[in-house]
Amino acid sequence: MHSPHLTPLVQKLRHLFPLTAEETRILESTCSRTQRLESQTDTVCEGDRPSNCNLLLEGIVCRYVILEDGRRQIMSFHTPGDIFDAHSFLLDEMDHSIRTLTPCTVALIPHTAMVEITERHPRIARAIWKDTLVDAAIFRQWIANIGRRSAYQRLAHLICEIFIKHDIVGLSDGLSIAWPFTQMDLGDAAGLSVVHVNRTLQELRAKGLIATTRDRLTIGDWDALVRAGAFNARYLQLAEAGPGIARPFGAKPH
Amino acid sequence: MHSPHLTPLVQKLRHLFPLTAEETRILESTCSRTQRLESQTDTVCEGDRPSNCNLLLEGIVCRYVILEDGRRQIMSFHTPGDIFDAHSFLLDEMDHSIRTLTPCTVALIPHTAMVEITERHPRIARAIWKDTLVDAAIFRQWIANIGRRSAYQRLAHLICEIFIKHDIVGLSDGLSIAWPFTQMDLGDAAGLSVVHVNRTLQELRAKGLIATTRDRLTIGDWDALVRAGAFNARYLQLAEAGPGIARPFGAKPH
DNA sequence: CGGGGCGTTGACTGAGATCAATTATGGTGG
DNA sequence: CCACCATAATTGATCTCAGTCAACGCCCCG
Repeated sequence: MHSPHLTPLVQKLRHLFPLTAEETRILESTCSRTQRLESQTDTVCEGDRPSNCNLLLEGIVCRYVILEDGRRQIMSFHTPGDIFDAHSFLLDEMDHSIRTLTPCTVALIPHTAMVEITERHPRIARAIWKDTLVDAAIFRQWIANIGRRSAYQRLAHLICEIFIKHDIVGLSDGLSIAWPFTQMDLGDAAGLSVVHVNRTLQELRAKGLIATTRDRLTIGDWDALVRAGAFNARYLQLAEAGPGIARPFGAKPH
Repeated sequence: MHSPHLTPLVQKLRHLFPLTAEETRILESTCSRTQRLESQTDTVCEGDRPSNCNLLLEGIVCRYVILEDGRRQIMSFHTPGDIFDAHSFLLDEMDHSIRTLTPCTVALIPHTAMVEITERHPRIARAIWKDTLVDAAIFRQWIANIGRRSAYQRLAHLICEIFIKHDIVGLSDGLSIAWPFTQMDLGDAAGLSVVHVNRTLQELRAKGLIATTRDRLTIGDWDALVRAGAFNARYLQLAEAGPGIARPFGAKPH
Protein backbone atom coordinates (compact mmCIF):
# COMPACT_ATOMS: atom_id res chain seq x y z
CA MET A 1 0.00 0.00 0.00
CA HIS A 2 1.17 3.53 -0.56
CA SER A 3 0.78 6.87 1.12
CA PRO A 4 -2.54 8.54 0.42
CA HIS A 5 -0.64 11.79 0.25
CA LEU A 6 0.72 11.28 -3.22
CA THR A 7 -2.69 10.57 -4.64
CA PRO A 8 -3.12 13.94 -6.35
CA LEU A 9 0.16 13.53 -8.21
CA VAL A 10 -0.63 9.99 -9.26
CA GLN A 11 -4.08 11.14 -10.25
CA LYS A 12 -2.64 13.83 -12.44
CA LEU A 13 0.02 11.63 -13.93
CA ARG A 14 -2.68 9.18 -14.90
CA HIS A 15 -3.66 11.76 -17.48
CA LEU A 16 -0.17 12.86 -18.29
CA PHE A 17 2.27 10.01 -18.15
CA PRO A 18 1.05 6.89 -16.35
CA LEU A 19 3.66 5.31 -14.13
CA THR A 20 3.86 1.72 -12.99
CA ALA A 21 3.13 0.80 -9.38
CA GLU A 22 6.84 0.30 -8.85
CA GLU A 23 7.67 3.71 -10.28
CA THR A 24 4.99 5.29 -8.15
CA ARG A 25 6.53 3.71 -5.09
CA ILE A 26 9.96 5.06 -6.00
CA LEU A 27 8.57 8.52 -6.59
CA GLU A 28 6.88 8.37 -3.23
CA SER A 29 10.07 7.45 -1.47
CA THR A 30 11.76 10.62 -2.75
CA CYS A 31 9.55 12.81 -0.62
CA SER A 32 11.50 13.49 2.52
CA ARG A 33 8.70 15.00 4.54
CA THR A 34 5.53 17.00 4.31
CA GLN A 35 4.91 20.48 5.52
CA ARG A 36 1.82 22.39 6.52
CA LEU A 37 1.51 26.01 5.38
CA GLU A 38 -0.91 28.70 6.37
CA SER A 39 -2.95 30.66 3.91
CA GLN A 40 -1.33 33.73 2.36
CA THR A 41 2.27 32.79 3.05
CA ASP A 42 5.17 32.75 0.65
CA THR A 43 6.61 29.29 0.42
CA VAL A 44 9.41 30.28 -1.94
CA CYS A 45 10.59 33.80 -2.69
CA GLU A 46 12.20 35.49 -5.64
CA GLY A 47 15.93 35.29 -5.11
CA ASP A 48 15.80 32.11 -3.05
CA ARG A 49 18.06 29.20 -3.89
CA PRO A 50 15.94 26.32 -2.66
CA SER A 51 17.31 22.86 -2.04
CA ASN A 52 13.95 21.13 -2.32
CA CYS A 53 11.15 20.94 -4.80
CA ASN A 54 7.60 21.14 -3.54
CA LEU A 55 4.85 18.76 -4.45
CA LEU A 56 1.53 20.34 -3.60
CA LEU A 57 -0.70 17.86 -1.80
CA GLU A 58 -3.50 20.08 -0.60
CA GLY A 59 -4.54 23.65 -1.26
CA ILE A 60 -4.00 26.27 -3.94
CA VAL A 61 -0.90 28.35 -4.57
CA CYS A 62 -0.03 31.06 -7.06
CA ARG A 63 3.20 31.95 -8.79
CA TYR A 64 3.82 35.68 -9.00
CA VAL A 65 6.24 38.52 -9.31
CA ILE A 66 6.10 42.01 -7.91
CA LEU A 67 7.22 44.46 -10.53
CA GLU A 68 9.41 47.49 -10.03
CA ASP A 69 6.42 49.77 -9.45
CA GLY A 70 4.79 47.45 -6.94
CA ARG A 71 2.25 45.93 -9.26
CA ARG A 72 1.82 42.19 -9.08
CA GLN A 73 1.53 39.71 -11.90
CA ILE A 74 0.39 36.19 -11.20
CA MET A 75 1.74 33.73 -13.73
CA SER A 76 0.02 30.54 -12.66
CA PHE A 77 -2.21 28.88 -10.15
CA HIS A 78 -1.46 25.40 -8.91
CA THR A 79 -3.65 22.60 -7.66
CA PRO A 80 -2.76 19.45 -5.75
CA GLY A 81 -0.55 17.13 -7.74
CA ASP A 82 1.57 19.96 -9.15
CA ILE A 83 5.29 20.07 -8.47
CA PHE A 84 5.09 23.81 -8.73
CA ASP A 85 8.81 24.51 -8.51
CA ALA A 86 10.23 21.51 -10.31
CA HIS A 87 12.43 23.94 -12.24
CA SER A 88 14.25 24.94 -9.08
CA PHE A 89 16.46 21.89 -9.20
CA LEU A 90 17.98 23.00 -12.50
CA LEU A 91 17.71 26.78 -12.24
CA ASP A 92 19.72 28.07 -9.31
CA GLU A 93 17.78 31.10 -8.32
CA MET A 94 14.03 31.66 -8.16
CA ASP A 95 12.96 34.45 -10.48
CA HIS A 96 9.53 34.66 -8.87
CA SER A 97 7.71 33.77 -5.68
CA ILE A 98 5.10 31.20 -4.72
CA ARG A 99 2.34 32.04 -2.28
CA THR A 100 -0.43 29.99 -0.76
CA LEU A 101 -4.00 31.13 -1.32
CA THR A 102 -5.37 28.62 1.17
CA PRO A 103 -3.88 26.48 3.90
CA CYS A 104 -1.69 23.98 2.08
CA THR A 105 0.22 20.76 2.52
CA VAL A 106 3.34 20.20 0.47
CA ALA A 107 5.73 17.29 0.22
CA LEU A 108 9.39 18.21 -0.05
CA ILE A 109 11.55 16.50 -2.64
CA PRO A 110 15.24 17.23 -2.08
CA HIS A 111 17.14 18.34 -5.17
CA THR A 112 19.59 15.56 -4.49
CA ALA A 113 16.72 13.11 -4.89
CA MET A 114 15.70 14.84 -8.12
CA VAL A 115 19.20 14.40 -9.49
CA GLU A 116 19.28 10.78 -8.49
CA ILE A 117 15.89 9.96 -9.91
CA THR A 118 16.82 11.71 -13.13
CA GLU A 119 19.83 9.47 -13.50
CA ARG A 120 18.33 6.20 -12.37
CA HIS A 121 14.76 6.33 -13.58
CA PRO A 122 14.46 8.01 -16.94
CA ARG A 123 10.76 7.28 -17.16
CA ILE A 124 10.02 9.08 -13.93
CA ALA A 125 12.28 11.88 -15.03
CA ARG A 126 10.36 12.13 -18.25
CA ALA A 127 7.06 12.22 -16.38
CA ILE A 128 8.27 15.17 -14.33
CA TRP A 129 9.86 16.80 -17.35
CA LYS A 130 6.60 16.44 -19.21
CA ASP A 131 4.82 18.06 -16.32
CA THR A 132 7.14 21.07 -16.56
CA LEU A 133 6.46 21.20 -20.30
CA VAL A 134 2.73 21.28 -19.68
CA ASP A 135 3.32 24.17 -17.31
CA ALA A 136 5.17 25.90 -20.12
CA ALA A 137 2.23 25.25 -22.43
CA ILE A 138 -0.02 26.88 -19.87
CA PHE A 139 2.29 29.90 -19.73
CA ARG A 140 2.05 30.20 -23.49
CA GLN A 141 -1.74 30.16 -23.29
CA TRP A 142 -1.64 32.88 -20.67
CA ILE A 143 0.48 35.01 -22.95
CA ALA A 144 -2.07 34.67 -25.73
CA ASN A 145 -4.91 35.20 -23.32
CA ILE A 146 -3.50 38.36 -21.79
CA GLY A 147 -1.95 39.67 -24.98
CA ARG A 148 -4.89 39.40 -27.31
CA ARG A 149 -8.19 38.88 -25.57
CA SER A 150 -10.75 41.16 -23.96
CA ALA A 151 -11.35 41.18 -20.23
CA TYR A 152 -14.51 39.11 -20.67
CA GLN A 153 -12.73 36.47 -22.73
CA ARG A 154 -9.73 36.42 -20.42
CA LEU A 155 -11.72 35.72 -17.33
CA ALA A 156 -13.84 33.10 -19.05
CA HIS A 157 -10.68 31.37 -20.21
CA LEU A 158 -9.05 31.61 -16.82
CA ILE A 159 -12.08 30.16 -15.10
CA CYS A 160 -12.21 27.26 -17.56
CA GLU A 161 -8.58 26.47 -16.91
CA ILE A 162 -8.95 26.60 -13.15
CA PHE A 163 -12.03 24.43 -13.30
CA ILE A 164 -10.38 21.74 -15.40
CA LYS A 165 -7.28 21.73 -13.24
CA HIS A 166 -9.49 21.05 -10.24
CA ASP A 167 -11.54 18.50 -12.08
CA ILE A 168 -8.68 16.26 -13.14
CA VAL A 169 -7.53 15.79 -9.57
CA GLY A 170 -10.99 15.11 -8.27
CA LEU A 171 -11.56 18.51 -6.70
CA SER A 172 -14.80 19.32 -8.45
CA ASP A 173 -18.21 17.82 -8.01
CA GLY A 174 -18.70 18.23 -11.73
CA LEU A 175 -20.54 21.49 -11.18
CA SER A 176 -18.62 23.56 -8.73
CA ILE A 177 -15.22 24.02 -7.12
CA ALA A 178 -13.81 25.72 -4.06
CA TRP A 179 -13.05 29.31 -4.90
CA PRO A 180 -10.45 31.00 -2.71
CA PHE A 181 -9.51 33.58 -5.36
CA THR A 182 -10.10 37.22 -4.58
CA GLN A 183 -10.98 39.54 -7.41
CA MET A 184 -7.56 41.06 -6.97
CA ASP A 185 -5.97 37.65 -7.49
CA LEU A 186 -7.92 37.26 -10.69
CA GLY A 187 -6.99 40.73 -11.81
CA ASP A 188 -3.31 40.16 -11.14
CA ALA A 189 -3.54 36.91 -13.09
CA ALA A 190 -5.43 38.33 -16.05
CA GLY A 191 -3.64 41.66 -16.23
CA LEU A 192 -6.73 43.63 -15.22
CA SER A 193 -7.68 46.03 -12.45
CA VAL A 194 -9.83 44.83 -9.57
CA VAL A 195 -12.62 47.16 -10.54
CA HIS A 196 -12.76 45.82 -14.03
CA VAL A 197 -12.63 42.22 -12.82
CA ASN A 198 -15.60 42.98 -10.61
CA ARG A 199 -17.64 44.37 -13.49
CA THR A 200 -16.65 41.60 -15.83
CA LEU A 201 -17.55 38.89 -13.33
CA GLN A 202 -20.91 40.53 -12.93
CA GLU A 203 -21.36 40.22 -16.65
CA LEU A 204 -20.41 36.54 -16.58
CA ARG A 205 -22.89 36.00 -13.77
CA ALA A 206 -25.63 38.01 -15.42
CA LYS A 207 -25.32 35.89 -18.53
CA GLY A 208 -25.58 32.79 -16.43
CA LEU A 209 -22.16 31.39 -17.29
CA ILE A 210 -21.09 31.18 -13.68
CA ALA A 211 -22.45 31.69 -10.19
CA THR A 212 -20.38 32.47 -7.16
CA THR A 213 -20.85 32.34 -3.46
CA ARG A 214 -18.32 33.51 -0.96
CA ASP A 215 -16.07 30.53 -1.35
CA ARG A 216 -17.39 28.48 -4.23
CA LEU A 217 -17.72 28.89 -7.93
CA THR A 218 -20.46 27.06 -9.78
CA ILE A 219 -20.56 26.63 -13.50
CA GLY A 220 -23.83 27.85 -14.93
CA ASP A 221 -23.25 27.11 -18.62
CA TRP A 222 -20.03 25.30 -19.39
CA ASP A 223 -20.39 25.36 -23.14
CA ALA A 224 -21.03 29.07 -23.18
CA LEU A 225 -18.07 29.64 -20.88
CA VAL A 226 -15.81 27.61 -23.14
CA ARG A 227 -17.05 29.57 -26.12
CA ALA A 228 -16.61 32.90 -24.37
CA GLY A 229 -13.02 32.09 -23.48
CA ALA A 230 -12.30 30.26 -26.74
CA PHE A 231 -11.02 27.62 -24.40
CA ASN A 232 -9.49 24.47 -25.80
CA ALA A 233 -8.35 22.06 -23.13
CA ARG A 234 -5.93 20.39 -25.51
CA TYR A 235 -3.01 22.42 -24.25
CA LEU A 236 -3.39 20.78 -20.86
CA GLN A 237 -2.38 17.49 -22.51
CA LEU A 238 -5.03 15.36 -20.89
CA ALA A 239 -4.22 12.40 -23.07
CA GLU A 240 -6.17 10.00 -20.95
CA ALA A 241 -9.09 12.26 -20.33
CA GLY A 242 -12.26 10.31 -19.77
CA PRO A 243 -15.56 11.33 -21.30
CA GLY A 244 -16.52 13.43 -18.31
CA ILE A 245 -13.24 15.28 -18.21
CA ALA A 246 -13.25 18.68 -19.79
CA ARG A 247 -16.99 18.39 -20.22
CA PRO A 248 -18.22 18.69 -16.68
CA PHE A 249 -21.83 18.12 -17.53
CA GLY A 250 -21.42 15.11 -19.68
CA ALA A 251 -22.34 17.05 -22.78
CA LYS A 252 -21.71 14.78 -25.71
CA PRO A 253 -19.02 15.61 -28.19
CA HIS A 254 -20.86 16.80 -31.26
CA MET B 1 36.95 17.95 -34.45
CA HIS B 2 33.27 18.59 -34.54
CA SER B 3 30.73 20.01 -36.91
CA PRO B 4 30.72 23.79 -37.01
CA HIS B 5 26.96 23.56 -37.24
CA LEU B 6 26.39 22.82 -33.61
CA THR B 7 28.43 25.78 -32.52
CA PRO B 8 25.46 27.97 -31.56
CA LEU B 9 24.08 25.28 -29.28
CA VAL B 10 27.42 24.63 -27.66
CA GLN B 11 27.90 28.36 -27.33
CA LYS B 12 24.61 28.69 -25.55
CA LEU B 13 25.16 25.68 -23.35
CA ARG B 14 28.43 27.19 -22.26
CA HIS B 15 26.31 29.68 -20.36
CA LEU B 16 23.64 27.24 -19.36
CA PHE B 17 25.02 23.83 -18.66
CA PRO B 18 28.54 23.18 -19.95
CA LEU B 19 28.97 19.76 -21.51
CA THR B 20 32.18 17.80 -21.90
CA ALA B 21 33.74 17.33 -25.32
CA GLU B 22 32.52 13.76 -25.30
CA GLU B 23 28.98 14.79 -24.47
CA THR B 24 29.08 17.43 -27.17
CA ARG B 25 30.14 14.78 -29.65
CA ILE B 26 27.23 12.55 -28.64
CA LEU B 27 24.77 15.40 -28.89
CA GLU B 28 26.08 16.14 -32.34
CA SER B 29 25.61 12.61 -33.50
CA THR B 30 21.90 12.76 -32.67
CA CYS B 31 21.25 15.24 -35.44
CA SER B 32 20.11 13.22 -38.37
CA ARG B 33 20.33 15.95 -40.98
CA THR B 34 20.03 19.65 -41.52
CA GLN B 35 17.41 21.48 -43.45
CA ARG B 36 17.27 24.83 -45.15
CA LEU B 37 14.12 26.92 -44.78
CA GLU B 38 13.01 30.03 -46.56
CA SER B 39 11.93 33.16 -44.79
CA GLN B 40 8.30 33.37 -43.68
CA THR B 41 7.55 29.69 -43.75
CA ASP B 42 5.94 27.59 -41.06
CA THR B 43 8.28 24.84 -39.99
CA VAL B 44 5.84 23.27 -37.56
CA CYS B 45 2.12 23.93 -37.37
CA GLU B 46 -0.46 23.82 -34.64
CA GLY B 47 -1.98 20.36 -34.67
CA ASP B 48 1.12 18.68 -36.07
CA ARG B 49 2.54 15.58 -34.44
CA PRO B 50 6.18 15.94 -35.31
CA SER B 51 8.67 13.11 -35.07
CA ASN B 52 11.72 15.37 -34.87
CA CYS B 53 12.88 18.22 -32.75
CA ASN B 54 14.50 21.18 -34.43
CA LEU B 55 17.77 22.73 -33.40
CA LEU B 56 18.02 26.16 -34.94
CA LEU B 57 21.45 26.68 -36.48
CA GLU B 58 20.94 29.88 -38.41
CA GLY B 59 18.21 32.49 -38.60
CA ILE B 60 15.35 33.67 -36.42
CA VAL B 61 12.00 31.99 -35.83
CA CYS B 62 8.93 32.90 -33.84
CA ARG B 63 6.44 30.80 -31.95
CA TYR B 64 2.86 31.93 -32.39
CA VAL B 65 -0.80 31.11 -32.35
CA ILE B 66 -3.63 32.49 -34.43
CA LEU B 67 -6.62 33.10 -32.20
CA GLU B 68 -10.22 32.41 -33.02
CA ASP B 69 -10.76 35.92 -34.40
CA GLY B 70 -7.68 35.84 -36.58
CA ARG B 71 -5.43 37.85 -34.31
CA ARG B 72 -1.93 36.56 -33.81
CA GLN B 73 0.04 36.27 -30.61
CA ILE B 74 3.75 35.60 -30.76
CA MET B 75 4.98 33.82 -27.65
CA SER B 76 8.70 33.72 -28.27
CA PHE B 77 11.49 34.47 -30.67
CA HIS B 78 14.35 32.03 -31.11
CA THR B 79 17.95 32.50 -32.04
CA PRO B 80 20.55 29.96 -33.17
CA GLY B 81 21.30 27.39 -30.52
CA ASP B 82 17.67 27.04 -29.46
CA ILE B 83 15.92 23.69 -29.71
CA PHE B 84 12.71 25.55 -30.20
CA ASP B 85 10.40 22.56 -30.11
CA ALA B 86 12.15 20.34 -27.60
CA HIS B 87 8.77 19.84 -25.94
CA SER B 88 7.42 18.07 -29.01
CA PHE B 89 9.06 14.81 -28.03
CA LEU B 90 6.99 14.60 -24.85
CA LEU B 91 3.82 16.45 -25.87
CA ASP B 92 2.11 14.71 -28.74
CA GLU B 93 0.45 17.53 -30.50
CA MET B 94 1.73 21.03 -31.22
CA ASP B 95 -0.50 23.65 -29.64
CA HIS B 96 1.11 26.45 -31.65
CA SER B 97 3.12 27.03 -34.80
CA ILE B 98 6.70 28.02 -35.54
CA ARG B 99 7.54 30.34 -38.38
CA THR B 100 10.80 31.57 -39.80
CA LEU B 101 11.37 35.31 -39.91
CA THR B 102 14.52 34.92 -42.01
CA PRO B 103 16.03 32.15 -44.08
CA CYS B 104 16.99 29.48 -41.57
CA THR B 105 18.99 26.31 -41.14
CA VAL B 106 17.78 23.72 -38.67
CA ALA B 107 19.20 20.38 -37.57
CA LEU B 108 16.67 17.63 -37.06
CA ILE B 109 16.85 15.49 -33.94
CA PRO B 110 14.56 12.47 -34.20
CA HIS B 111 12.34 11.90 -31.18
CA THR B 112 13.74 8.40 -31.00
CA ALA B 113 17.16 9.92 -30.47
CA MET B 114 15.74 12.20 -27.79
CA VAL B 115 14.33 9.21 -25.95
CA GLU B 116 17.59 7.36 -26.22
CA ILE B 117 19.74 10.25 -25.08
CA THR B 118 17.37 10.83 -22.18
CA GLU B 119 17.89 7.29 -21.02
CA ARG B 120 21.57 6.94 -21.63
CA HIS B 121 22.98 10.37 -20.92
CA PRO B 122 21.25 12.01 -18.01
CA ARG B 123 23.61 14.98 -18.10
CA ILE B 124 22.75 15.79 -21.68
CA ALA B 125 19.10 15.24 -20.88
CA ARG B 126 19.40 17.68 -18.02
CA ALA B 127 21.06 20.24 -20.26
CA ILE B 128 18.15 20.08 -22.68
CA TRP B 129 15.62 19.99 -19.88
CA LYS B 130 17.23 23.04 -18.38
CA ASP B 131 16.98 24.76 -21.72
CA THR B 132 13.24 24.08 -21.79
CA LEU B 133 13.00 25.46 -18.26
CA VAL B 134 14.73 28.66 -19.32
CA ASP B 135 12.21 28.94 -22.12
CA ALA B 136 9.49 28.62 -19.50
CA ALA B 137 11.16 31.38 -17.47
CA ILE B 138 11.08 33.56 -20.56
CA PHE B 139 7.38 32.83 -21.01
CA ARG B 140 6.78 33.92 -17.44
CA GLN B 141 8.60 37.17 -18.08
CA TRP B 142 6.47 37.78 -21.15
CA ILE B 143 3.34 37.29 -19.08
CA ALA B 144 4.51 39.92 -16.60
CA ASN B 145 5.64 42.18 -19.40
CA ILE B 146 2.39 42.02 -21.33
CA GLY B 147 0.15 41.87 -18.31
CA ARG B 148 1.48 44.77 -16.33
CA ARG B 149 3.67 47.11 -18.32
CA SER B 150 3.04 50.04 -20.63
CA ALA B 151 3.75 49.85 -24.33
CA TYR B 152 6.99 51.78 -23.88
CA GLN B 153 8.22 49.48 -21.15
CA ARG B 154 7.14 46.37 -23.02
CA LEU B 155 9.05 47.22 -26.13
CA ALA B 156 12.13 48.25 -24.20
CA HIS B 157 12.05 44.94 -22.37
CA LEU B 158 11.49 42.95 -25.52
CA ILE B 159 14.38 44.65 -27.28
CA CYS B 160 16.68 43.97 -24.34
CA GLU B 161 15.77 40.31 -24.39
CA ILE B 162 16.26 39.97 -28.12
CA PHE B 163 19.58 41.75 -27.92
CA ILE B 164 20.92 39.52 -25.16
CA LYS B 165 19.74 36.37 -26.88
CA HIS B 166 21.71 37.44 -29.92
CA ASP B 167 24.70 38.48 -27.91
CA ILE B 168 25.21 35.18 -26.08
CA VAL B 169 25.51 33.28 -29.32
CA GLY B 170 27.87 35.77 -30.87
CA LEU B 171 25.34 37.45 -33.14
CA SER B 172 25.91 40.98 -31.97
CA ASP B 173 28.87 43.24 -32.52
CA GLY B 174 28.29 44.57 -29.03
CA LEU B 175 26.35 47.49 -30.43
CA SER B 176 23.93 46.24 -33.00
CA ILE B 177 22.14 43.17 -34.25
CA ALA B 178 20.36 42.07 -37.39
CA TRP B 179 16.75 43.17 -37.18
CA PRO B 180 14.32 41.17 -39.32
CA PHE B 181 11.32 41.99 -37.15
CA THR B 182 8.49 43.98 -38.67
CA GLN B 183 6.54 46.31 -36.45
CA MET B 184 3.68 43.89 -36.78
CA ASP B 185 5.86 41.09 -35.42
CA LEU B 186 6.73 43.25 -32.45
CA GLY B 187 3.10 44.18 -31.92
CA ASP B 188 1.99 40.57 -32.02
CA ALA B 189 4.72 39.72 -29.53
CA ALA B 190 4.00 42.57 -27.14
CA GLY B 191 0.24 42.51 -27.40
CA LEU B 192 0.08 45.89 -29.13
CA SER B 193 -1.27 47.24 -32.39
CA VAL B 194 1.11 48.06 -35.24
CA VAL B 195 0.24 51.71 -35.07
CA HIS B 196 1.09 51.90 -31.42
CA VAL B 197 4.32 49.99 -31.91
CA ASN B 198 5.29 52.49 -34.55
CA ARG B 199 4.69 55.45 -32.27
CA THR B 200 6.38 53.80 -29.32
CA LEU B 201 9.46 52.92 -31.36
CA GLN B 202 9.64 56.52 -32.45
CA GLU B 203 9.69 57.49 -28.83
CA LEU B 204 12.48 55.04 -28.07
CA ARG B 205 14.43 56.41 -31.00
CA ALA B 206 13.73 60.02 -30.10
CA LYS B 207 15.09 59.44 -26.62
CA GLY B 208 18.18 57.89 -28.11
CA LEU B 209 17.71 54.45 -26.59
CA ILE B 210 17.83 52.71 -29.93
CA ALA B 211 18.43 53.45 -33.58
CA THR B 212 17.13 51.40 -36.46
CA THR B 213 17.93 51.06 -40.10
CA ARG B 214 16.07 48.89 -42.54
CA ASP B 215 17.51 45.67 -41.25
CA ARG B 216 19.59 46.48 -38.20
CA LEU B 217 18.95 47.65 -34.69
CA THR B 218 21.60 49.61 -32.86
CA ILE B 219 21.59 50.22 -29.16
CA GLY B 220 21.87 53.91 -28.39
CA ASP B 221 21.82 53.79 -24.61
CA TRP B 222 21.82 50.32 -23.10
CA ASP B 223 21.48 51.40 -19.51
CA ALA B 224 18.52 53.59 -20.27
CA LEU B 225 16.92 50.80 -22.27
CA VAL B 226 17.39 48.37 -19.40
CA ARG B 227 15.89 50.90 -17.03
CA ALA B 228 12.97 51.64 -19.32
CA GLY B 229 12.12 47.96 -19.62
CA ALA B 230 13.00 47.16 -16.00
CA PHE B 231 15.01 44.44 -17.61
CA ASN B 232 16.89 42.00 -15.44
CA ALA B 233 18.79 39.40 -17.43
CA ARG B 234 18.84 37.02 -14.51
CA TYR B 235 15.84 35.08 -15.78
CA LEU B 236 17.87 34.05 -18.81
CA GLN B 237 20.09 32.04 -16.45
CA LEU B 238 23.39 33.13 -17.92
CA ALA B 239 25.36 31.56 -15.12
CA GLU B 240 28.61 31.82 -16.99
CA ALA B 241 28.03 35.24 -18.41
CA GLY B 242 31.29 37.08 -19.01
CA PRO B 243 31.75 40.70 -18.08
CA GLY B 244 30.66 41.92 -21.47
CA ILE B 245 27.51 39.85 -21.53
CA ALA B 246 24.36 41.66 -20.62
CA ARG B 247 26.34 44.90 -20.60
CA PRO B 248 27.09 45.41 -24.26
CA PHE B 249 29.14 48.51 -23.71
CA GLY B 250 31.30 47.29 -20.96
CA ALA B 251 29.66 49.63 -18.50
CA LYS B 252 30.99 48.74 -15.10
CA PRO B 253 28.73 47.20 -12.55
CA HIS B 254 28.13 49.93 -9.99
C1' DC C 1 7.27 51.72 -63.51
C1' DG C 2 3.86 49.68 -61.01
C1' DG C 3 2.46 47.06 -57.16
C1' DG C 4 2.74 45.16 -52.61
C1' DG C 5 4.57 45.19 -48.13
C1' DC C 6 5.91 48.01 -44.53
C1' DG C 7 6.32 52.28 -42.07
C1' DT C 8 4.18 56.61 -40.84
C1' DT C 9 0.58 60.02 -39.74
C1' DG C 10 -3.81 62.08 -38.11
C1' DA C 11 -8.38 61.81 -36.23
C1' DC C 12 -11.46 59.47 -33.55
C1' DT C 13 -13.04 55.85 -30.30
C1' DG C 14 -13.32 52.92 -26.62
C1' DA C 15 -11.94 49.35 -23.27
C1' DG C 16 -10.21 49.34 -19.24
C1' DA C 17 -7.53 52.12 -15.55
C1' DT C 18 -7.86 55.21 -11.84
C1' DC C 19 -9.92 57.65 -8.03
C1' DA C 20 -12.98 57.77 -4.41
C1' DA C 21 -16.55 56.24 -1.76
C1' DT C 22 -19.83 52.93 -0.01
C1' DT C 23 -21.42 48.45 1.23
C1' DA C 24 -21.13 43.58 2.49
C1' DT C 25 -18.85 39.92 5.29
C1' DG C 26 -16.53 37.28 8.26
C1' DG C 27 -13.62 37.13 12.27
C1' DT C 28 -12.57 38.83 17.04
C1' DG C 29 -12.98 40.21 21.55
C1' DG C 30 -15.93 41.79 25.19
C1' DC D 1 -25.01 38.35 21.20
C1' DC D 2 -23.14 42.51 19.58
C1' DA D 3 -19.73 46.27 18.52
C1' DC D 4 -15.70 46.63 15.91
C1' DC D 5 -12.27 45.95 12.44
C1' DA D 6 -10.10 44.49 8.35
C1' DT D 7 -10.71 42.58 3.99
C1' DA D 8 -13.19 42.11 -0.07
C1' DA D 9 -16.90 43.38 -3.17
C1' DT D 10 -19.37 46.92 -5.41
C1' DT D 11 -20.58 51.38 -7.51
C1' DG D 12 -20.09 55.85 -9.95
C1' DA D 13 -17.42 59.33 -12.26
C1' DT D 14 -13.64 60.48 -14.88
C1' DC D 15 -9.51 59.85 -17.51
C1' DT D 16 -6.14 57.86 -20.61
C1' DC D 17 -3.58 54.66 -23.07
C1' DA D 18 -3.84 52.15 -26.78
C1' DG D 19 -6.94 50.41 -30.59
C1' DT D 20 -9.19 51.36 -34.91
C1' DC D 21 -9.86 53.49 -39.27
C1' DA D 22 -8.15 55.57 -43.16
C1' DA D 23 -4.70 57.69 -45.83
C1' DC D 24 -0.29 58.32 -47.62
C1' DG D 25 4.64 57.71 -48.48
C1' DC D 26 8.64 54.90 -49.10
C1' DC D 27 11.31 51.38 -50.88
C1' DC D 28 12.34 47.19 -52.82
C1' DC D 29 11.57 43.95 -56.48
C1' DG D 30 10.01 42.07 -60.51
